Amino acid sequence: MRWTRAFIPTLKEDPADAEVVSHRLMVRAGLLRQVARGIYSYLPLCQRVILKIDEIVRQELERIGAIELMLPILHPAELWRETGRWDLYGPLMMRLADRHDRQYALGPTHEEVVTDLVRHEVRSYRQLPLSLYQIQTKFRDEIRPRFGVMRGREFTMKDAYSFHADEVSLDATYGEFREAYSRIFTRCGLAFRDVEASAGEIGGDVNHEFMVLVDTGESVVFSCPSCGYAASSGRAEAARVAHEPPAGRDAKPLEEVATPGKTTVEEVSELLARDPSEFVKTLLFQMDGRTVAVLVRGDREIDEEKLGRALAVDRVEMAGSERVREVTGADVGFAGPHGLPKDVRVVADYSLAGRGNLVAGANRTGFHVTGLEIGRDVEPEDWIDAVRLVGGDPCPRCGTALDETRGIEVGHIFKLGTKYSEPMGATFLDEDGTQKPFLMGCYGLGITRVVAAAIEQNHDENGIVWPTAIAPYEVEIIPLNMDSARVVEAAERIYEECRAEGLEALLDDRADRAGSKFADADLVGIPWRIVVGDRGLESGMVEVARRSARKDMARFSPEEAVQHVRANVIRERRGGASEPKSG
RNA sequence: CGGGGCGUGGCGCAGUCUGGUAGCGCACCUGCUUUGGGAGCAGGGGGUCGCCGGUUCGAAUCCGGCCGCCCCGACCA
Repeated sequence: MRWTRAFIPTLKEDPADAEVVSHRLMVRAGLLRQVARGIYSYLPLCQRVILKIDEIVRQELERIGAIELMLPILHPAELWRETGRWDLYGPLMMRLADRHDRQYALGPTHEEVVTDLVRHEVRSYRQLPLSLYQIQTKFRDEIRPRFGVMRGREFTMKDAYSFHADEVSLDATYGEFREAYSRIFTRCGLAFRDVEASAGEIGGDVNHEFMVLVDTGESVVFSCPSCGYAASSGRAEAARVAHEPPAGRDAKPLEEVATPGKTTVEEVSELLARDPSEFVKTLLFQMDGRTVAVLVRGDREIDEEKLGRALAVDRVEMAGSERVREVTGADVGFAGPHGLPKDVRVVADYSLAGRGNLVAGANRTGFHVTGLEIGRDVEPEDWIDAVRLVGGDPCPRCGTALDETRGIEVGHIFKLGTKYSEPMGATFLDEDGTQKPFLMGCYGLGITRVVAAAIEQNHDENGIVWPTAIAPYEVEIIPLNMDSARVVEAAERIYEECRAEGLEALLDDRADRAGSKFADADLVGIPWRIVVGDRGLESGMVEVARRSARKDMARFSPEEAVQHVRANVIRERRGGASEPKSG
């Protein structure tokens, strides 16, 4: 391709509305333009990258026997009503009505649609297992789209769904997808990590996220440097310690102290000169119509996702200030665990286990209590793990201090079981002659997110450094002076030869000066570069350089240059370990 | 939705406080010179100052409303 025909609108300056590197570079290098909040046009260079990632995904999924198909984007409401998700999914789903006022959604995910297809077409266990996938645009009306393509409202996703007659088969396929994902991300040049995760809206219990570890990532990952345990923040477990009641200890009596106007742990901590870790934070939640008091150590936070899972409820909400007043008889900020109404369920987080002589709200406006003992003054119905971990917390498996890192979630795989097949009546006839609901798995991979993640991990101060396997072009030919007939002629010949050798070549045939061509070449990040100038041609030479190591420039004759690049590109095309990594 | 910020040629910004002829850099067009890391000179084109309303002799500037975009929190591939 010739640059003058390629539509690569590069920018000299950083766009004002882009914060993270990948977003900035995608806009500057002419890959991306915003149309509206969370909605983008992918320009030709970006489309080439996407197609390469698609191809890697296809190869690896075909390899494990998954079959590509295309499901509709427009989904009738009835299908979503069958699983109850028409209401559950909430405002995250883009909805619209047709001319007959029938309701539709723009598909945010496709469990209902594939399950509908399979229940109509698959009758027997003999047709199982079955893995179907598509690469398609998804729509989610995100609360806050951000970081460019990282969280868009419209984005490209590869989603796969597997159907099984039994657990053994589901487990096997789940494992195959897990391996396929590892191969895909490795080939895309990503350093990633798969971690235990929480299932969110999709459902199912066993699931893993694939995280690309970068500081700008939106997700938080905890990993154990010694035993290999790794989990995302909504899933990561705290070490569980049994609580010992105060009997053997020399416990102090429960006493009220005046703390007028001091409603936060920090304020009371300062007033009483007690460390926040000696406090009980009493948080009131509303779940399934019931009020639950959740007790957590004063210096820690509750993770609502973990809380919901620990108590097996779909939705947890903080209780409103009126409800708090009703339950505690005090203003917000003075809730304590003791003497709450009997209909309030009290649960304690393990962060409080083993703690005594605690400070808590007195359930009386303007007062707190000291000397509180769990087991004496309050008996929690359950001990649960709902705390939000922080780096340095002990590993739940081996006790080593956990590392906290940030990551971009590029893939998420789930064992769904019969969560969708059962309500939708999707059954098959098993070997023993009985109708059974399909066991299902589902496997998501954010294609456009992979593009952003790849840039986050492969760039320098001058621009993108594409891994060859997903680079928009493999080699860029730069004639330094378009007014020099022999430079142009040599560059054209090299360009033609590259193409004849099957290399994806970009010829910068713009009449610009050398400096701006180099700057754009760095920005756009094509892995190999052949520079043609009068100076070198004097002695019949051109220069070959890698984008990732510009200093290692080498001189070759034009023919040798093409062969040198070709040999390297062929080796690098498949991606993976041979790629040097930066960032 | 809560909190913070921004909206002025294609891009990046100044001008707004203190109302008075819309400006700078880059990009773009023409010509000459230049040609190995974002060239120089000369000439030129392009802006309802986000939108609607108000105040005023006069509004980019003051007031009110609306819209859009970015950042921080809950959501997720």
